[in-house]
Amino acid sequence: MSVVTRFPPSPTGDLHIGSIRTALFNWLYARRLGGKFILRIEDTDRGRSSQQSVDIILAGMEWLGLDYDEGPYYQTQRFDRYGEVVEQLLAQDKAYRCYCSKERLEKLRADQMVRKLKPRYDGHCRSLDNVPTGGVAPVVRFRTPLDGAVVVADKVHGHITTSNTQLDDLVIARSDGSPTYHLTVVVDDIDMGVTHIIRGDDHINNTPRQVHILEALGAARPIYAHVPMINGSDGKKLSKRHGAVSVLEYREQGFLVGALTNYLARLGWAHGDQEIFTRDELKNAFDFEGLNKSAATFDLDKLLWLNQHYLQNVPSADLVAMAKPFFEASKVRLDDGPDVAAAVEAQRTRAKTLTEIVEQSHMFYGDIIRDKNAAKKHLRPAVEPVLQKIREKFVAVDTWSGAALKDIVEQTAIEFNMKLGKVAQPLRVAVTGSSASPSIDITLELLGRERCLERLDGALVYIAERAAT
RNA sequence: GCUCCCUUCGUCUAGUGGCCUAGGACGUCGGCCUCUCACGCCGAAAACAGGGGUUCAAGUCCCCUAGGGAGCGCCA
Repeated sequence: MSVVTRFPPSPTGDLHIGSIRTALFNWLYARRLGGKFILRIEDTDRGRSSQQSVDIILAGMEWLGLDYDEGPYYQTQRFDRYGEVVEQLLAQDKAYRCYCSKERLEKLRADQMVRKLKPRYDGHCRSLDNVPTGGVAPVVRFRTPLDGAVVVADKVHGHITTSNTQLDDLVIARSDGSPTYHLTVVVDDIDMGVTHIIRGDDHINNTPRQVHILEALGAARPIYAHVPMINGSDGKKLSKRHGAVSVLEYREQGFLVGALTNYLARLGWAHGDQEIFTRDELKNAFDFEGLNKSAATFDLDKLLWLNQHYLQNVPSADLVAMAKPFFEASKVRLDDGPDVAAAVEAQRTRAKTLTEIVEQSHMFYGDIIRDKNAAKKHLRPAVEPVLQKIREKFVAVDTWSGAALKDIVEQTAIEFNMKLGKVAQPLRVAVTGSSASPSIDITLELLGRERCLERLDGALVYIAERAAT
């Protein structure tokens, strides 16, 4: 039997980092076994669904490289099919029309709550002989067995038993005829031949209901694997107040696909002590055995660490290609400065995201903002002759190369009988405005002679003004 | 309230009855390297929720308690 998995998001907002992780698991599983991965848009809730959300889903899948073999299917395009199934169930008496008013249902629920009972539909319309008058448009309810129990074999939780007395007759078609979630998933999974359902464990409680529908339709059961949820740092459901929750935000913030997927895969799943996985390794290693049962807390620090790791290890050309759009989106003038590739190379070990690479490279392209504390500490009158001397040498040097510049800085330190750091650091602050930058020779080289001289002059003015007050 | 699920360092996790004086990773702290910031390297602190069993032996099996989460919609 070949494997078929699926990712069924509802287009009602952002593409949540938690749902994309289950998508990843489904994709990984299908890919490892040479199966099929299906994308299905669950848009039956027309009021909340939007094309914009669909676009976000599609863009997110593409960015993450989660390609699908079928789909996207849209449930709104399958209403005829659902209607057919509802009729079939009705004809077989496995479902029935319910004419209960919303008021009656609400009262029922309220009563059950005060009696400390689990709120359930009471089966009022289960065996109606004739259509009640009053003109209430009926819904269709599924006839759930009154007794017995369902046992669901789950790949991560083992056997989960649910007594049918805990379940009630759920609505499978609304009064306007549209199908509800439980019906559509089951029908779709059957029709699309889904063999493995990997989803969040918030669906554990839904599974027995779906199994009943599945069996009423005479279909074979798929294999279930309910994966733990991802929580925010306070242990609560991951939401916006914990930071970025939408996949595309991570892209905008300069995270690499490899890092994000690597991180997500390791939340709720492990393969021994391995932390770093290439996509192929992930594909080959992913299995249900490694899945965890308990919810995981999203840890941005670890994601950042992984991202930095990837930043350091991807081939230069790839990194540059990934960084370019970020440079272009920033306001700097790329034509007035070093080649982007050189800037990226200079920054890659000291940045955690692509956006940081760009921010730290601003000094190569635009004006600098002099860090007050750094200036105060390093641009003292005492270094004025040193910077003056370096300036002269900068003017005179033939080739503006890192090696030559390094030589100048070192020689100057010797001339003034100073430690290298005492010379390099003020120089750094002078030409970059900040006390942190790539090594001084590379920084100078990328800045270029003209810019270095300009900024050196600016720093000398600063020192002069400072001495005057 | 009812039902179901979950519980190893702050966090992600290894662990499938003896190899566990509980391992790895992030983070934190200390050190080395060093022109700064990083990278890298070395080291430290840090956990089996609690209580009962079962067993020669329990983080690992069972039960209870506590805590957390989810579901209980004409949402998905």
